[in-house]
Parts: sequence; structure tokens; C-alpha cells
Amino acid sequence: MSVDDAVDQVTQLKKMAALFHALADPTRLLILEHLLTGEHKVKELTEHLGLAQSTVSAHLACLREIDLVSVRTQGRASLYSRTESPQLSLILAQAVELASVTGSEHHWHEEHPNQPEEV
Amino acid sequence: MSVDDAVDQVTQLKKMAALFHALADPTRLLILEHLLTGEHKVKELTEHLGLAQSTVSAHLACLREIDLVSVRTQGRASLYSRTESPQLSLILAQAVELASVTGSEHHWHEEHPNQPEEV
DNA sequence: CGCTATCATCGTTAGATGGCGATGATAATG
DNA sequence: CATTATCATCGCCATCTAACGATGATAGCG
Repeated sequence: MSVDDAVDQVTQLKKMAALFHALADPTRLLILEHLLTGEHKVKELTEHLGLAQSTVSAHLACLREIDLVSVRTQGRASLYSRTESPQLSLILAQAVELASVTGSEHHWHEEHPNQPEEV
Repeated sequence: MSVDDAVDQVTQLKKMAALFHALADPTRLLILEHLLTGEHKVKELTEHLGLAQSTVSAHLACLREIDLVSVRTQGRASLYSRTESPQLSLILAQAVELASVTGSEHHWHEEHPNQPEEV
């Protein structure tokens, strides 16, 4: 393995870490789950989460940086929606399974057309 | 949805967040990758990572709490190995793909018998 | 029984982070 | 233009965390 390859690997590991970091927060996971019902305005998310608007905006900015959500401006509102990504859906589905090993599993209503929820 | 279900969902979200948090660090990802070559003593990991022994031990404790690695004591050494988990392997494989979208992809030598690295 | 090697844990420190209110920017409305 | 609604950004604070050195615990060795 050359040195350049090692540098690239570090870069890749950092990217992966950043991705996982974006997912390492219950609030952001809840946002991603809620966005399964379609795009939502920031205010709607704020009411749904019961958090301050600035807090929600910060979480959305975090998700936006990793390109997990997309924004669409309409008038004064910013409509957020999940970015299409089979990889992310798979990651979340597997994480649900791992987290459901113990305790009553709460079904993340993800669209996974292949495997019919075998727990 | 009842209130109890909501509480369970919060619990599940916290578990998922904890899992992702364990993966949200380049050093821990590097440890998991290195453990693909088999079990390793703490000192070996310390030399491989170039970090202090206490630091490595802390990372291993973090991975152990989420049950991503297993320990096997042998003499004075603690042999660490990755816990068997198809879900985790899938998560890491998908994360590699997502992180490889831009830049030269560095192939995480994961054992994924199904899909032959379609980037 | 000393001595060394290996690892876990503790205490500390510098930096990151989630939360909030306040402020600024922008667009619809009158 | 003035006002209001919506959202992003800033500053602040409490908390967390990754890194380290130092210390303690345990197992092999002479």
C-alpha cells in the first residue's frame, strides 16, 4: 500500500465518520423518519419535535452537509425532504435490526421492498 | 400510536444513535477494519494506530459496550475480534459506497459474498 | 516473592456539540 | 413602504469526548 493510498483511506474514514456522526443523534434520526411522510417545512418539524426553531435548523444544516436531505425553497418556507439513497435506507434498516435485538422492536416504516422485516 | 410506543421509539432511537456514535470516529472504524485480519492484542492495535495505549483501550471499551467487538483473555493479553454481525457488515459496506461517491474509492476489504462491489 | 509485561481505569485538558434566545435576511401581505 | 412570517446564522453555555500520562490490577517469569 502506497502512502497516497493511506492518505486516501484516512479521507474515506473521515467521510464515513462524518456520515455516522450525522446519524448519531436521536433528533436527527427522528427528522429522517418523519421525512418519510414527504417534505416538510421547518416550522412543521419544529412543532413535531418540540424543539426551538434554531435547534431544528442546525440539525437540518448538519443533515444537509452530508447530503442526507434536500431543500426546496417555496415562498418564505424551506421544504426539506430526504435525499434518495438506497444505501442510507439499507443502513437505517440494518441499524433498526441491531437496535431491536433487545426490547420491543418499533418498526421504522422504511420502504424496503426486498426483505419483509425478518426479526 | 400510544404513549408507551412513543417511549419505546425514543429508546430505539437512542440505541441507534449510540450505535452510530460508536461508528462516528475514524480511529474506531480503523480498528474495525484492522480486526478483519483476525483477533489482535491491544498492544498490536496500539502500534498499528500510533496512539497511546489508554486511548486505544478507551476506543475498544466503546466498541465493546455496543457489542461490536468481543474480548478473549489469554495470559496477560486481551485478544479483540469483531463480533459476527451481517447487519454491521452491511452498514459498513453501504457507508463505504456513500463515502466513495466522490474521490478515489478505497476498497474496504469486507467479506460481502453477495454484491461484488458495484460502485 | 520480586519483576516485568499487558491492559483497564482515573484525572485532566483542549476542542466539539446540542440546546437556547437574539439577530439578520428574505418573501409574502396590506 | 411597513409589517409579518419563516428560516438561517450568531453568541453563549453546559455537557461531552478524544487524547494523553499516571496509576492500579493481573498474569507470566526468574
